This record gives sequence, C-alpha cells and structure tokens, in this order.
Amino acid sequence: MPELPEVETIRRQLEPRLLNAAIVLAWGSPNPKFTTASSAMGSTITRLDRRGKYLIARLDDDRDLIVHLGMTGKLSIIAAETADLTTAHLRAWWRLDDERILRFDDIRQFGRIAVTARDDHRSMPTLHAIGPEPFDEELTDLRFWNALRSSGRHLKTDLLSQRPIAGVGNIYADEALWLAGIHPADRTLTRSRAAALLEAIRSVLAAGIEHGGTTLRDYVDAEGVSGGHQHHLWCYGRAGEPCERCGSPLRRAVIDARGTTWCGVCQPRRR
DNA sequence: CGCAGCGCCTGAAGGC
DNA sequence: TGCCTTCAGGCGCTGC
Repeated sequence: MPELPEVETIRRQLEPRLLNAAIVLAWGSPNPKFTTASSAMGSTITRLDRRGKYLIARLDDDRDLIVHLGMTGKLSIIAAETADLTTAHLRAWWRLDDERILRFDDIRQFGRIAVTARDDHRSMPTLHAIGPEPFDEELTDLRFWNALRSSGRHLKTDLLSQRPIAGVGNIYADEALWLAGIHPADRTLTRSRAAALLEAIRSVLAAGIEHGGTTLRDYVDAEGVSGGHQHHLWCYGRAGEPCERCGSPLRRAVIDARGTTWCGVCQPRRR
C-alpha cells in the first residue's frame, strides 16, 4: 500500500528518466478512473512532483498528469519493443518519443489518474483539500496541534484523512502513534503530545524513505524492487508480538474500519 | 455544507 | 482437495 515513502521512492526513480520526455501516444483503460490518461498525448513532462501520496507530472502546456497508486498501482518504464501491452492489469500507458513506454498497472483498480489544468485539482477532492507536506517547515507544532485537536474524530482517522498532514496511511499512522505513545482512538491531545506525534511522523516517514518503502504485499518501486522498511516496523502487522518498548503483547482492533495495532501499555487511552 | 458510511476491486489465505 | 468466505484498505461518492 503505497504511502508517502513509497511514492517518494518512485518519484525519485522516475523523475530523471521522465524529464523532457514527450508523450507521443497515450492510452487509458475504459474505467473512468483511468481513461483520461490518454489526454496527456502531445505534452512534454517538465517536472515530476509529489504531493502526499499523489504523483504529479507537470506538463509543458500548463497541465498536470496526476497518478494515485491506490493499493496495488505500479508505475514502470520499459522499452517499447519488448512491451507487452496485453496484460490483464494494465490500466494506462504513455509512449515516449524515445522508444520507451511509461506504464501503469493496477490489479485492484483502487488507483486513479487525472489530467488537469495546472494546480486545478478539484476533480481529486482529497488532493484538492490536502494538508501540508510533513517536511514543510511551515508545518509547526502549533499548526499541527490546532488541526488535530478540534476535529472530534479519532486521532488516527484524522491523520488518514490527509487534512492535518499529507501522505500518512495505515502503516505509518500506526508506527507514528506507537513511537509517540499515543492511543489511536484518542480524540484530542495536549500540545506537547502533538509535537511528539509530528516528530514521530517525520521520523517514521524519513526512515521509510531511507529504506525505499515498505513491502508487505504488493508494493514494488519503479524498478520492480521491494522496499526494505518492513524489517524496521515497530508495530504495524505485529499484533500479538511483544512491544519493543515494554514487552507486553501488541493489541489489534478495527478502528473506523481500519485494522489498527498498538501497545495497550505504552499507548494508554487518555481521551 | 461537513462528514459518516458505503462501495469499489481482486488475489491470497483460512476454514470446513 | 476444492469451494466458499474473509480480509487487505485509500478514497470518491452519496445522503443525512
């Protein structure tokens, strides 16, 4: 499940290979989630940005080609002559002017593609309303605290909404809450705990990027290589195992329809 | 108008 | 062994 570290890993791999590439032919599957991919034809990629979990290819005609990987989306670049464009899960492809093809495969079709006017992201509501980037200096403790304290929702659910901060998904949310010692179902928190949580989010995301992302089921990078951060998880996916901090078995429950793992001792319910 | 709840989608894994 | 059920879950959409 690609979250910020996985998407950033892919961005870093693809950007140098896509700069100044002209899209000479393009195709999107009939599923409306992907079909607009074809309208990127005729444009040249001038930059590859990331916003939260969204990849945004800037096009030279003041448009954006946006790709969200969903759960099982994979982007890769292949030589046109060896490309098999008949595979079952191919959802879109873009033929470049140098005999290469950028392809998007997505088994479960939770991903999404859009071509928009520059920075006009109204067709992707979550991106349109997305919060600050985790490593943006303007995201202060105070701003983060203010975004979290008033919603009335469970803290984890708030994090996953992408509004207080961009790019956190289920894995890194559980990791950050564990690291900060905060119960995922708390609804509010002190300013100092908000500061600790922000620091924890930055820490787990940075570690995830450093390890090339987390591979538990489907994720591979743009080269088809698995990430390494799954060997560094404190909490996610380890229900029943002893907590690395206190030794008590990690608990698991469904919170707002998300599988959630936490330590009942290190992350006491506060409010 | 904000948000809770639902549906999407398929392969892997578990149960009988 | 094989079929059926459950699970994984981010996000767009609908309706209150």
